Amino acid sequence: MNEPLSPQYDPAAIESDLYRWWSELDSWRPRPDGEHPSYVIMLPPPNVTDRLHMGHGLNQTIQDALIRFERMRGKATLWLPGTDHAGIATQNVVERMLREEGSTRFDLGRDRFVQRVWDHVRATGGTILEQIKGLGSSCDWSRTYFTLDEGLSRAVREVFVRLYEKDLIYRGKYIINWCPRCLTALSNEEAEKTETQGSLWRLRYPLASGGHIVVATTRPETMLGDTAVAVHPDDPRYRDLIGSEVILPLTDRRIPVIADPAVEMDFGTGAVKLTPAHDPLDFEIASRHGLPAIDVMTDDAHMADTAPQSFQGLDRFVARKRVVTALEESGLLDGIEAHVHSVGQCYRCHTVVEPRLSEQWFVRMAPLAAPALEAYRSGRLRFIPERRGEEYAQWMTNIRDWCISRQIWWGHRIPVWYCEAPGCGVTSASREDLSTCPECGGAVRQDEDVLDTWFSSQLVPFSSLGWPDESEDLEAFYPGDLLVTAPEILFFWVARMVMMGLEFRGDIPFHTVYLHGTVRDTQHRKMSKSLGNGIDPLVVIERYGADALRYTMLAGAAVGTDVILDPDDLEASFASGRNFSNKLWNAGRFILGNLDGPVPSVTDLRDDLSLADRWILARCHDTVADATKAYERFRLNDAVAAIYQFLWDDLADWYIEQTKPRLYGDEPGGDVARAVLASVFEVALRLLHPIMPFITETLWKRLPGSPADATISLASWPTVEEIRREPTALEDFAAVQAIVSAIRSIRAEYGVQPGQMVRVRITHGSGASRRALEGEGATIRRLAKASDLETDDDTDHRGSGSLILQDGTTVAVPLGDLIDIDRECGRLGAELDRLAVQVSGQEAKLANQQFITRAPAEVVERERQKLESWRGQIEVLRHKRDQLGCGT
RNA sequence: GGGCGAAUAGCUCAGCUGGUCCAGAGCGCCUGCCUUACACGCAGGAAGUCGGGGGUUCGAAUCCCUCUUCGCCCA
Repeated sequence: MNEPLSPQYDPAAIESDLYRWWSELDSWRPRPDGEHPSYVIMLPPPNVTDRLHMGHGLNQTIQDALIRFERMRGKATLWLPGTDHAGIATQNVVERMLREEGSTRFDLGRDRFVQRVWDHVRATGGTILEQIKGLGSSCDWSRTYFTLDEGLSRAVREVFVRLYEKDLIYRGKYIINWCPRCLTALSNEEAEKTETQGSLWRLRYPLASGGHIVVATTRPETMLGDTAVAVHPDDPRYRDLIGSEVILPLTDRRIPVIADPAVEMDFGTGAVKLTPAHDPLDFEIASRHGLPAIDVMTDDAHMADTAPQSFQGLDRFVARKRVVTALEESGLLDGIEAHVHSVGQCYRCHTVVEPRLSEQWFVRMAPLAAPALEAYRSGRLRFIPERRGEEYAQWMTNIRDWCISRQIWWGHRIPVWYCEAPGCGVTSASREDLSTCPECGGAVRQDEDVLDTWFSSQLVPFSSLGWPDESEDLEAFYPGDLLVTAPEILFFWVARMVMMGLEFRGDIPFHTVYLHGTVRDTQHRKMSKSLGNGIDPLVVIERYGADALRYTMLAGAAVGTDVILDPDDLEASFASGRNFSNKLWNAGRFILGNLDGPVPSVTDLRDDLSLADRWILARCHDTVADATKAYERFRLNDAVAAIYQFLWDDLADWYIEQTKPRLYGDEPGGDVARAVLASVFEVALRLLHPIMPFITETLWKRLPGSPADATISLASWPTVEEIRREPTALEDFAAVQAIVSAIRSIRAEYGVQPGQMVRVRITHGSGASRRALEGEGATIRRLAKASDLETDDDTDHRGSGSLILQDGTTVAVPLGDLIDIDRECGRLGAELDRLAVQVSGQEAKLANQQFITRAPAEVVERERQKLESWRGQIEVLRHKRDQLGCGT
């Protein structure tokens, strides 16, 4: 484990071995001991046949960072993984395979087809979970579930039967969303509405009594199934026509004109055709009026034999054209206008959904939604970002019943049996398979359909823990704590889990729902397979490392915002993560290389600490505080930024540079430097570990004193109490930095050769800058390449380049002939102008009585000090200009 | 049609409860450096009327109104 580190970090060389080692440690499996509080995250189960994409990358990284954080804080953490059988999607995959073999599921029959899907799932189903491991996810793999497992299937039956017995599940004939390609019903959530450019056709329907009435429709082909024309009862245009009859064109039917308040007077012509079998609103109106419904289409959306013969067998969109043409030829087309409306599409195959009258199973949602809404209103359930809570509440408030039956074969078959005995006809929902009717003992037939996949997914917070048995796991880990997922499945999954948790466990399954953004390309399009704008996380891991991918995800994902990545330029997105990894690696290489002997503890050296030591300790203290707070608030981008700044800007750029003379033996205090370096670096590794687990573990294990089998993932979370913080050290070392930067800036301005030493004079020094010179004069000289550093109160500025710091301290570098007096005068003049503007603005502000009286005293005082400081700077600048002999 | 969000440097984005993070970060760009941890680096720079307009306030990137553009959700 302690071979020399290569100068360049090579993630591929360590990641997979390290993951294997973690797995062997088996430290991600919580052992409930009743002592440590638990912290539970449910992994949104990916589709069993899915492949890893960037959306998973983002989702996984957030969860892993948070679960690792809580684990290090001593919680009994459970991150529970599993996969989802994904009914329609998985069935589609296998049906496509069959089609390539020239076969269909109907050729195979139900049993052989389901067997075929199982074969496919067994062969390829573990892939996504293996890919997730490449990201470093610290799930408890020993508890991995699949929604079709025996136990989870038992939970599905239990829930179905109990809801059925409470009359919360019912069967009925209603308009549902039908996918004519998948040949199944869909829930409202699965029918995605998209704004579509269509047309509004105005059709002339002849009245039996003569004349005609004009109706407007976006779907002319459905007119073949019209059973009425409806108008608003208060509409003066049509009041006289109510009760009269229309002769439906292209058919031989006569249909009534009825009045119903649901008709919108302002839309179209104010008269609508009613097609109860193909439109939800029409169905509602028709039900109120006892009108018949005529389904004019087949399962695959061709015109059925209920349509006039000349249209039978036509695809619905072909039929649309034919109907329009036929009406036009008969002079019954009144007009066409462009019309944008929203059209439902199947979320799996994007086929236009057909609203269709059909007998399906539904869950009665209102009684379940009431407590779920209350959980949010009372504050027990919270959303991040907060505004998502209102979406949840709105959906819960306007909730509609949920169509749960699917006309496919892959999934949980509906546990309902129908008695076929004449005269009995009993319907039984049962936990056990039935072979005879419990009422009459007659033959029974099981319902052919399966349940919506989300019916089982909504149960995983407890079904994955052994429910309906009262298992130990259930006792220890329900309710859980956090759910991290994409906003798209807020209604599909999150809301339903809350309802089920309350109904079957009496408590919400988690108290916090973190809805992160979506991964998009630079045109803000969602990354997707069909658009071909995706980024393969495995390629990113291979090229840049899992830590770099995680860094990019977290640095870019402020709470609730989307992550934009460029699929054509991986370098632009992931280089900074790789660079940071490499920087950390080399800082570690440097520090570890200097820790060969025994390293004393910082607390034993309290009295020997230099200003720089006390400064980096104080910075470390603040970073622990800031990063911890950021993790707690789910502001992972802030945590990333705080740790990045500490490691790169403070530790690598300043502190490590400062310690070199001590470490190389040129100056005394090597042991102190080693102790401080080891201490703050170790703390920083722990802070960073949830974000970049691989590299932090690798470096941490090499620190002196790490036991061979110890893992940073179980190390305790750093606390501020461990680290000394001296506020004056922060201020004083900031002065060191300001002086060094000023000298470097002057050197660059005048093109001083990098190796050339310069003399430096500091005048008008503030308290902090005096202490900086006293405590770290040598550091300043070395980092700024200054041969000597003088302090006096009246330097002759002729022949010097100089800068004035915020606190009025003047840094002058005598450069003799290199100095261009005109140029220097110009610079001073520009600076004076800038200050003059600031001062006059500030004077106005402080002269304003309103400001003095209304603003808080400390704000006023702060502004006064600002003014003083600027006036002081002006004084110094004028003095300099006089010395240089600049013109006014 | 209803609701919500976003617009800040060339690009991707931070900026939380108005006043010390008040204009920031990373990437890109310019100049100079292979200074033995790191060129995936070091040092120094340039770069933004905080989408337009109005208002509230002593004070607005931050709060309100409005317009423009883009995105999302529900009907």
